[in-house]
Amino acid sequence: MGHTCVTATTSDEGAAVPVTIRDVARASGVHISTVSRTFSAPHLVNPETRVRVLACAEDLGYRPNRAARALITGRTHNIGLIIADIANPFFPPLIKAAESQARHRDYHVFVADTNEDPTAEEELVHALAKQVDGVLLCSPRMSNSLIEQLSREVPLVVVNRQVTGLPCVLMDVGQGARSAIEHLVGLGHRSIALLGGPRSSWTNREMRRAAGAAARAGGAELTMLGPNAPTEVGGSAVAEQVRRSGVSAVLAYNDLMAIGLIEGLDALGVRVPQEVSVVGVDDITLSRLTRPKLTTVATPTGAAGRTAVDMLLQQDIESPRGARGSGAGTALGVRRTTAQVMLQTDLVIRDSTGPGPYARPARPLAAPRGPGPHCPADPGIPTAATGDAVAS
Amino acid sequence: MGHTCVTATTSDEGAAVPVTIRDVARASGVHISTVSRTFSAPHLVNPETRVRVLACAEDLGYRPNRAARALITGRTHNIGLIIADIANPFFPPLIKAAESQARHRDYHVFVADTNEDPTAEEELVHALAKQVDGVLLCSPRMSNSLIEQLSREVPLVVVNRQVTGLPCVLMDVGQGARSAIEHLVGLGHRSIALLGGPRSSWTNREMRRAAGAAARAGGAELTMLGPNAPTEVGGSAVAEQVRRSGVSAVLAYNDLMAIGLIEGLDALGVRVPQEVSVVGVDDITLSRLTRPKLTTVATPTGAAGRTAVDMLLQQDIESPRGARGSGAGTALGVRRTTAQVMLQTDLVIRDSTGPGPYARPARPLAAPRGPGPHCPADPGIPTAATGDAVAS
DNA sequence: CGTGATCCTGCAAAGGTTTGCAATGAAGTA
DNA sequence: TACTTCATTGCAAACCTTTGCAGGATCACG
Repeated sequence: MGHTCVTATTSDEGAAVPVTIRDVARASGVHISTVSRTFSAPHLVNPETRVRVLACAEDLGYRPNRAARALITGRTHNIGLIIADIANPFFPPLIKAAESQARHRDYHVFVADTNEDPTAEEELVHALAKQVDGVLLCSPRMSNSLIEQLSREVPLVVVNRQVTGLPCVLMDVGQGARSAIEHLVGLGHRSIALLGGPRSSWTNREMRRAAGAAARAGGAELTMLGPNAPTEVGGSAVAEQVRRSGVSAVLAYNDLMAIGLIEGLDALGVRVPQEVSVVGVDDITLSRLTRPKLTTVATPTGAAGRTAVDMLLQQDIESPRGARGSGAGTALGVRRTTAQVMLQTDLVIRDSTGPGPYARPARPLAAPRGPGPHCPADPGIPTAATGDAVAS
Repeated sequence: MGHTCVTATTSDEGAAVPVTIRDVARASGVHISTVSRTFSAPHLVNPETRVRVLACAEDLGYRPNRAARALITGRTHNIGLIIADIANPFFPPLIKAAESQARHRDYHVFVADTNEDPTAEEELVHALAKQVDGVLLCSPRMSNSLIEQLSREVPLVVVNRQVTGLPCVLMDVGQGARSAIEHLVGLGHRSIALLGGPRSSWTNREMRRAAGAAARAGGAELTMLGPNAPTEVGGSAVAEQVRRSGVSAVLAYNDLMAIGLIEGLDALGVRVPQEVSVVGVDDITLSRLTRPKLTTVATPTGAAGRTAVDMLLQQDIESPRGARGSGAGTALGVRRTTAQVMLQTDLVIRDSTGPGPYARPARPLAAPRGPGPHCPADPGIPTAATGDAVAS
């Protein structure tokens, strides 16, 4: 497979000499419990002793074994983050926000990718269950009932999915879809397609619902296309279908699909936005880099990550699992407050949407920007003057 | 922060009833050791007993506590994957490949992001050390000596960095940079800039070295610009500097910077590739989506992920850490074979490079591209006829 | 001097699992 | 029948840490 082995040596490396609390105790002449307290409850140990112990620990390179600690405290100070597809640029900002928020609270985040596979999702929750204090489930693809069931195994916070009885962080894609449709209708489009995403996606259902209602209200016809893979290839694959359908505008499940679709249409010789307008969802960085720049519904991914971590930790603190009392907890039931947070979305108008067949004719040359509210304008940097000026 | 609290209820949820090996033992009327063996050494237990135990386990919803198991076996069946920046599209393919490879071997992967911060890197290795069997360090930003030191705490495999004595997976960016420079020189460029990445990046040093040599060999002048942040903003930030420097071609540290640079040049009214040619490194998906499509050095990210996991697991199997013998291992030293693998890179020529000031005049319309050996080829869509036709 | 109170420290159990060793019983061999 | 072998299971220690409890020392106060 095109690789060349440059070197291959066998060396005597100092093995990982695992230094435990016992070694430190021996070295500093105190009992192991004192060493333990030096780290987990310093105020309980004599300052002199403390410095001695710390010195020895430093000397020996001792580091508390978090796994062993977790075994008895029931808290690992880790949180799991399960993601449908790391390659989707929608997620990295969420991941980073979650990580930074977690770090502030002295938690570490373990990310895992499921490849949009519900089975992998379930398996990962199980694998993570005992190694983390809670799991953030982002855009899950499994069923609500399975999620509820898993939530009895490990505290869960769900992102981009509404599960009653569980803490959820939602983005108002309904509102977003509505704005998008209204925007398109306002531009004079009356025949619009909705490019659906994965069938099991909550976001997908919400968008269909809201977009349908908005189209009806605006007197436009909405064609549902899908389900499709929420990727560029998923988008470009339906280009032909879009063209045949004769719609003048498309709202895609996400930016990746929108971009793929534009590519596909381009390949078919269909120009965007002159012949077909395209709107995405997410506002990933990429949507500002493609040509035409993508009109899209911006979702607050960073805020979602932060909020989710907060909700998880809050819930966690209230109910420390695996308490010392051991077996006593039989079906005791823990009071758990579950909140659902809805984050706002915003329509960002760029260059992939333009006037449709029913646009009111432009006034000769009054407004610097024709009839259609927006012409490519191509705000390489400044932009600003974009989103307003909608006619009709 | 623009969010609306939709619901907030307090409910009685069945708490996580932790069912242990003991519960299963009680239920099936055998000793816990038999239950343990049922899972970890099935051939040692009577088939009849086995099915009974399994039935009870299934019934109670028992799952082995991996943390506890790890405590005694010394193997967690997890591997850690430390990444400089998840938002860089270079990494997801690597992550996915590593995950899939690990899954085949019954391992799980925990990904962590360091935000290009060496301190975070070190801290993460420590945090992961006892919870994983080994760590993949991707594009590390810390010093070699620190890496060596950390490798005594937990088995390490380093990607995109050469550390003597440690297993490394490298990509031949030297060869890649050479090809890129040769390509540019062949196109008639004599004044080329190298857009450097992070100072502490091995890749960065390799590129400088190889590009410098290739430029000298080709009679071109190479200007070093940087270090810069390996991101789009890092790229667009130096656009002005590039213009002032008067070079006719640029080799960027990675695709993200190349794309940012093109954006920045575009904003300054400098056209690519007509006035300046740009080459990136990585061949991320995005490089096929921007206009012009990016000429770039493709790196085998998937192969790197797979190889790294293989190397780690192989090394791990040879030397199971924390063996039962406890204290006996004092400075015993474990024979550890360390190989270094070099993966090939490939220059992919697209539309962001074109003839330079010293190009041999194109024959009227014979070859689609001037002097350069390669024509767009461009598997993407048509478009093809883009970058050429430049006179002079 | 007696009585608490306060600080510090040690003891030992606990957490869930694995595993070397020994015990049991049955089957096979001489 | 006596002895060996084998399969199956139980026992208990070990992994590393935390933590309730109790003991010892010191000190202040009455």
